[in-house]
Amino acid sequence: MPKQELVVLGQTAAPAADGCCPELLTAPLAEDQAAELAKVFKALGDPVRLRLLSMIASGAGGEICVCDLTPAFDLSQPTISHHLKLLRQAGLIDCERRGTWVYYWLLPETTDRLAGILTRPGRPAPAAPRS
Amino acid sequence: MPKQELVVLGQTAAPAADGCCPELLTAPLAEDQAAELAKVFKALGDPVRLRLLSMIASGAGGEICVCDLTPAFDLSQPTISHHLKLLRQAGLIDCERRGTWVYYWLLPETTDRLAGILTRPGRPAPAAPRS
DNA sequence: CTCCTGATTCGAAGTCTGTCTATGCAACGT
DNA sequence: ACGTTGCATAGACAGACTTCGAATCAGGAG
Repeated sequence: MPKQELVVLGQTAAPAADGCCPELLTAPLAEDQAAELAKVFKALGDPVRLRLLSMIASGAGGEICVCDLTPAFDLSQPTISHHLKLLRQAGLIDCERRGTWVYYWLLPETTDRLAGILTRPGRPAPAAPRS
Repeated sequence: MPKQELVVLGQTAAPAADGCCPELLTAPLAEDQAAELAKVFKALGDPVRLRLLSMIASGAGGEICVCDLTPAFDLSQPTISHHLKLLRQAGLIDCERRGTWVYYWLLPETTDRLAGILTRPGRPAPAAPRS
């Protein structure tokens, strides 16, 4: 059921491809790059999705079952499923069915990418949250 | 005309205040923190606003005049003004009137904050775009 | 095979967003 | 004082987003 991500941000591991890392803070963003980036940020622009992503990223073993996600919200199960789908289409998470349950995990390449885009060149390292 | 930011993210320079840095990737996000974070990400979730922010951040002298921003888009001047207002309310930029023209500049604390939130603890430093 | 549970998909309210035109306000020049 | 230019605000409207209940699909158990 995965295999439908939008493959945004061109996260193809190539160190410096052609249309490589969009530069948000140092050069004017091209129109198409802005459109792709906006999809990811829009996916993060909802409190429910942020909490979902947070729960997924901090889940034991790096993954979590939908059945553990749903009861944490005052929302119907289809609504949670919808938000998970949007996060998946943004390339932020992926999932796999294992028997009865579906497990989700974070795709760190995308968050790393965003962090890099939001980092000013002069900066040594943005203070990661103290674990 | 500034002075109406939402003061999101509690960017009060305190190194480790009480509800300090929300941990997106290492611990489940609290509801109110998720709501505040979502406002900022939502402001970034539009291609026009991303390009505006990019142009502002990369402007000569760290600032740029609205009159240089508006003609770069196929949008009406009030629409640009509207997007700038949203970016301002998200705490991403600020502005000042100097004579006839209004100048905007980036508030790096907010983007730094977001970069930190999106950075995994194990990570040394997200690759900042090569200047 | 049939039933039950977990999860996604579908269709339909209700609300929010992005955009426009029209208007208002501030600063400058004549 | 008056008109012009630059920018912000107000109101209106189409399209998108969020949410729900109902229906559907996938696995496991009896």
